Amino acid sequence: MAARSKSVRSGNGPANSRGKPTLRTIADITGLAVTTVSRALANAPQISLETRNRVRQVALDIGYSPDRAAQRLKTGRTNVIAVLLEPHEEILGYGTSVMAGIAKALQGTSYHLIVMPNFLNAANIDAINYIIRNSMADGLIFSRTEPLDPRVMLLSENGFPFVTHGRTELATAHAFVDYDNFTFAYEATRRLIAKGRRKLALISGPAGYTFAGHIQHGFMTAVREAGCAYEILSDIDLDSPAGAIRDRIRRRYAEKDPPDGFACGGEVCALATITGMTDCGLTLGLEYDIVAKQTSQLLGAIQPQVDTIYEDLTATGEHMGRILLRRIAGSTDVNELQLLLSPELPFETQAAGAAG
Amino acid sequence: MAARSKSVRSGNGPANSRGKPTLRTIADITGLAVTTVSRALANAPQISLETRNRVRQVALDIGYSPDRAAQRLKTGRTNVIAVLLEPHEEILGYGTSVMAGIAKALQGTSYHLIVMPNFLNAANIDAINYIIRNSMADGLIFSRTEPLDPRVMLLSENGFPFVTHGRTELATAHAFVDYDNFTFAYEATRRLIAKGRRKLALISGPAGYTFAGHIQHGFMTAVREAGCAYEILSDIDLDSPAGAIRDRIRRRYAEKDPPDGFACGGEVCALATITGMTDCGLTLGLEYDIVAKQTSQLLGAIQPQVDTIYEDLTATGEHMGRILLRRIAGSTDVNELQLLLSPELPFETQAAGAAG
DNA sequence: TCGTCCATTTAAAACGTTTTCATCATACGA
DNA sequence: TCGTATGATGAAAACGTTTTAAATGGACGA
Repeated sequence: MAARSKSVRSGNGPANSRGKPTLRTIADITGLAVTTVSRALANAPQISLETRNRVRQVALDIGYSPDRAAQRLKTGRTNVIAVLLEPHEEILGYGTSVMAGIAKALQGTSYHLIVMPNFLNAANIDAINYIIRNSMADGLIFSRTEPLDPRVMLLSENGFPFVTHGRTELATAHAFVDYDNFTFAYEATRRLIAKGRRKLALISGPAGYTFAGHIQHGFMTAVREAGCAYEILSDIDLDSPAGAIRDRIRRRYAEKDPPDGFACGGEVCALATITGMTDCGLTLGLEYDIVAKQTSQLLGAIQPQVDTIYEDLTATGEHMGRILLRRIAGSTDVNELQLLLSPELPFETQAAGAAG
Repeated sequence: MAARSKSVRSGNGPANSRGKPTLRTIADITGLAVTTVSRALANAPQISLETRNRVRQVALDIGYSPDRAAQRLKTGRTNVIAVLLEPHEEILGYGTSVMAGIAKALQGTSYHLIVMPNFLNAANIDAINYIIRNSMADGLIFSRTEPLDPRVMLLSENGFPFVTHGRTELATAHAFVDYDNFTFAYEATRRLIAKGRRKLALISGPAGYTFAGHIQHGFMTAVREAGCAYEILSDIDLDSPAGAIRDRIRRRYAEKDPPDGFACGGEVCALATITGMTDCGLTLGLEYDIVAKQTSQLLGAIQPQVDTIYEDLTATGEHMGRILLRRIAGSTDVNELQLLLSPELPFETQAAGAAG
């Protein structure tokens, strides 16, 4: 029983086979048991305040930090949040903006952010299966939901905590943060109409995504209310290369009754549209108008003449992070797991208003 | 000694306190020892081929995958690559492009990618200390080196494997991938001169970074060779808000002898410059020219009239990933740890040439 | 027949935690 | 004086691997 007396290891050195101090090191120094040290650091009330303070001090002095692998092995918790990064997020800083927000929410917690990029293989349901099977993370974040998203179904079935950027139309409720794309599109279209435009066109997300449907719905609602001409440029979308959009605009203009107002779901396609129209000798604000969604501050500053409606992706990320932590902590209260963000005015135009 | 005979656990079920199959599960099914199973899965030559195959088959059948935490605890290896993500990377997809490349290099290995965003606190040496102390990763990737980069020094001292995007001027060699910014700037400036421009201006990176020095050096070399007028707009840089650059350009144009050729280190500042010049009633290609570095495909397509030189960030990331793996594997051969990439022509202009 | 060697396989310890269950004073009410 | 509640600490097991050292059992040469 005396096989390991209080300080069998040499002398108080930060000894450990790998060189890092462990609970044992602190235990040896203080003369306490490993158990007690563990509890003291966890701030367990059963340990006397005096002991707790002493242990903390020693831990600080020798630069102790717990071994994540051991904690993880023992508790089964990974302290990791995974975010699925997809190809479209490569453009215009979507991914980094959202991740910045998530990181902000994770700041000060014990959680780390791990990225599972999906740039290569399209079937991202595999990535999710992988994460669940290997218990790679305690929670998951991903974007661009579909109305009947198979990823959401899979995760819900497995009871795996997750938050999506975007809603679904599935029966089982789940945690999400979404931007009110209906209102965005409705408002954008209303602005075009207010500027006197009557032949409106929409460039929106790839069909199949929930948000694209919402945008289309908002556009259609406004257009029908005003009873004006409209068209949906469905052979191009937000993910189309700028060159393709530009060409499409050019071709469209060569046909009869071209649009004089464009609602654009993103900045890139707004810029591409401008370029295409410029090619045709048309001037923004004169012969036509654009209202676009703005997610970066850059292009807003560069092309202030484009009327935009802002979506704050970093804030979105931060909300998703916070909500995921709540979900992991066990909450199932839909009220604190779902969030619909309202469109805001862009930074530059904040107080200017639309002077059509 | 018979405390645990061959199959003490009930019947071949995927039993485990947490529900996941472990080595023990396979051991019970096959009647082998845990040790043997571990070795068989590691493909150890001392285990008979027959046993190896049987074990693999069972592992596959029951969907076994090793517990990373246990492996990590035992071996001390984390199987994690960390990438430091910094504020400037939020713009224009720098971060996601590089990460996509890294992920590509990690594809098929046992390594995962974890992101340590640094959007909040400026002292990113802390993040590195944190990673080392908590042994969060087996290797590290970061960008925007300084000539005497303290991060590089810290990591080198600790013998921690890392790869930088960018060189340093430190005595101790280290792994890096860099873009030949000298040649980029030299070539860009030569192009401006070839277009007949004689009053050249440079907008480059924030002072202090190695790459900014290289760009300036390339610019100066070309400018001195040609003996033409030049200036360095040093109160703005690549990270400046587009609005600030635009204003600066406007102001500069109001003064005497304004530049007629701009070498821009990035697309954003190129666009901002165009906007500023347009404000002054000047037309690109007519009254002035720009040659810029292009890192995304988007703006190249939108503004084809801007002459650009391409830097492939995804390829950079992929190289950094590969090199880091080599470094972790123990290589210290500078030849396979350092890489200098040459400027390439942009996608669109590939065969067109400069028709000034 | 015996010892030796090789090819396989195994037992047990270890990695650094957390947690269950005990231990041990000390103080307290009776 | 005792039994017991209370407050603080400790011993040991467990998480799922990897690894060191040892065991097993034939085959083989002498």
